[in-house]
Amino acid sequence: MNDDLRGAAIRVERPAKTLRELALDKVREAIVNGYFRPGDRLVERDLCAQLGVSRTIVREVLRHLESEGLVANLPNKGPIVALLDLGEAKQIYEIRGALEGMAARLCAEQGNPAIADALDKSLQDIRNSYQDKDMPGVLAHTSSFYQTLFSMVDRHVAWGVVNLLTVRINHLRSMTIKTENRGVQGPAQMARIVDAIRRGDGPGAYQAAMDHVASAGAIAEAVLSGQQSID
Amino acid sequence: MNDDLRGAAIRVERPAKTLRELALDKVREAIVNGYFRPGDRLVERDLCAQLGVSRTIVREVLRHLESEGLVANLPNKGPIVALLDLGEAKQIYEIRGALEGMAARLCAEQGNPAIADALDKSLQDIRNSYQDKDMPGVLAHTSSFYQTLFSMVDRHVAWGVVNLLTVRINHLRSMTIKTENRGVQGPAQMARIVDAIRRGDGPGAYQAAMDHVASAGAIAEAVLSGQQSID
DNA sequence: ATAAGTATCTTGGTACGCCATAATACGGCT
DNA sequence: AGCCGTATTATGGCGTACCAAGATACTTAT
Repeated sequence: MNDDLRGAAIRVERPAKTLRELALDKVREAIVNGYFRPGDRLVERDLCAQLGVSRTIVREVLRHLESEGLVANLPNKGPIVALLDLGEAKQIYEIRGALEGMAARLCAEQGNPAIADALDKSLQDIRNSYQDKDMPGVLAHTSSFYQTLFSMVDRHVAWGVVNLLTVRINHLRSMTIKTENRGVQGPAQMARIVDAIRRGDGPGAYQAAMDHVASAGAIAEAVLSGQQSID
Repeated sequence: MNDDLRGAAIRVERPAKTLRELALDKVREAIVNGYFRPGDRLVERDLCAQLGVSRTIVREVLRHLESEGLVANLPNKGPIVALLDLGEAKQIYEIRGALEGMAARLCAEQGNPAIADALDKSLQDIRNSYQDKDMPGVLAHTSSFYQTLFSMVDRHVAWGVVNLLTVRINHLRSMTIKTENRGVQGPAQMARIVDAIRRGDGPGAYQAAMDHVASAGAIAEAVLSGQQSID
């Protein structure tokens, strides 16, 4: 295994990114950070022009995003940015609660102090970003917090699921974290998770993770139902 | 709303299936039931010939399956049927346990007798299929059992996740159900789920669902690690 | 003013061609 | 005989052009 790591360290980091992957990331990012709004039509040829790639690529990208749930395809009308309804958002928060709770419990049961330390580090990054009012930073570090949670117990499949679901509610996330008090309450709740993990308290970690997602979900629900009249 | 339903009832059920969707289903099915084996190369131009569609379609299909995790893309070599390693399979069973447990708990808390009745119906179908040694039927009705579990509490997102993960372990499923005793033990465990739901026992339903998946996972693990030397 | 017909937009789908790269086969050189 | 460099092949990545059909917007004729 040491050999493996050494081999991996030496391996040349070639870009290897195919044009399609580049385009995929671009479009996904454009949707996630609101350049394309929910309901917007995604006209293939327009995207070709904007991305500077051929229709072949654009079509593959749209299919991919469709299967991720970020794009919906209206029959005979074409792809649009998927609309997020309240019920679906609540379900996504619920699933995240179940999986993040599971990961937190496993972390606690692992009994490895390095886990809590790594999480604390991410948590501090989050606090700093809040202080700097760097909202993209908050999101990125929150993501990294949870990635740590999953990867420390080798649950990359669950992490993949959470990640997949999370992009679909990304614009909600960016609204919840701007909520009054969230800059204090959020990190505090995450600290509870870390504490429980450090104590080796599995059920406590599970509950703390569930609570954190639940409160984020509640804020999102308020935001979304308040906004519904606007859309 | 009554008007809506009436309108929907009248609506002509057109096939509407696009060629791409047809091809997608065909290839997915071919992978799932073993026509293409894990590790097999999926040569685009060959698939074109076999499916009778253009390369554009084939590529879109491959991308879609790639994002489903059924197909892996080796850089500079092309797509192959994804290999399933033991760790990943265990993670998938674990996630299913968490989500199916959640759904079972929600069903129990719903307190609607119709739920248990519908589940019993699926369960009886499973028993019959076992008796007829109709293994594809067992799989189909098991799937329908769980679909009921999720749809009765309107958790179609979670159902989608479970479904997505399940196709990746489909060949494992078809091996576990053939295991000695599984024809008795499996339905018995599922009956425990239904009973707990009928009693309105949320935690009991959760635990019963977890147990069922866990035992399926254990069998799969045995099968997979025994088989590893063969592959 | 309205209904019918028409043009346009856009996707679904096909065919073909080009290039880059990896693997393999081949042929010449020592 | 064995090795090395080159030609060929297989295949994916990507682009372009084209057609059919459904949806929509627009005109026009009555």
